[in-house]
Amino acid sequence: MRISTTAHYASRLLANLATYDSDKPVPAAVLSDNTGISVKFIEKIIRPLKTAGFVRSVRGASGGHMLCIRPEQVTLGQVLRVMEGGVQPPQCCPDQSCGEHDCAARSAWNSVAQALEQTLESITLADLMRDNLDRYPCQ
Amino acid sequence: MRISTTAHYASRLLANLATYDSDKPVPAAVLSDNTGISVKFIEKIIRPLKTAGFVRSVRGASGGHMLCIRPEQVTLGQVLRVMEGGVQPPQCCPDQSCGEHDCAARSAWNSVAQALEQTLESITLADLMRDNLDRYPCQ
DNA sequence: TTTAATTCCGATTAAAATGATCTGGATTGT
DNA sequence: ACAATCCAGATCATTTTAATCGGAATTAAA
Repeated sequence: MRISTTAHYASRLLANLATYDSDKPVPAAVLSDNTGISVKFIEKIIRPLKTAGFVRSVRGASGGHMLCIRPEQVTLGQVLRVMEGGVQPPQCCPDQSCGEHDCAARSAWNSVAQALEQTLESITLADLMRDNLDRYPCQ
Repeated sequence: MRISTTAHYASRLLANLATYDSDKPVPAAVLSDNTGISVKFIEKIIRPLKTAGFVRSVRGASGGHMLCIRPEQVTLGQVLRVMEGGVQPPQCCPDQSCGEHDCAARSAWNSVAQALEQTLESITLADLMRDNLDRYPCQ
């Protein structure tokens, strides 16, 4: 079972963006240099983050992206919901036949999902920024 | 982000198997009837469970599968490790460049993985068996 | 001893999710 | 006007996941 990578990308991006002034647009090219993620891919993953209101962008020459929330206020859970609609527990039965019942298997896996969400809710962007970005470029 | 479905299948299978005498082989066809999972697919997902020592099988006519551990002794975490090698946190950097550093982003995601594993460790097969199987066939 | 029931195993296929790029349009400071 | 930049949708490529297939090996029972 893998922990989401797109949410991971998004959080790295946001954390990197957070190291800049929030009123001076940072071009995607710069974020790309910092993170190693291609400009095109950054453009893609930044879309939902804009829709969610985490990022604001200005177009045209000397445009770019700005974080418009404080890092301590964004949790990994929020990022994950924005990027992939949160944590999806498995369908219990192949044919959905258990949806109506009080099925122990289903509720067990639901509680796993819930616990995971809770953990994700306890970590903010600020937690991802503790290191020096020059020395530890992977944020 | 999706919660593992193969581990879910495996746990359903084991929980169903646990409702039978552990010294009388249950054919895959019966498990298939109970769970709605095809015989062939059951054969496949039961392989690693045998290797792990959770299940024992006898071949030939009137053969089948038997659970050879007690349901309270098998956690979802164990099942998941057997089926897919546990919880994999995301690679921090695309080029692995952060593997050596003390990277906050990496350790944050590692702690998510760890918390998830801990939750999985707290749920056993027995927890998946609380309901009546006739009324709630999806286990 | 034949037959039918069954597990076993590797290969293969099918479907879905993920990761990433492409192409071109729209906007805007210089 | 021009160059820098974001924007949006389509497309491609890769990997993962889900599931099936075909046939060999085993064994109880007829």
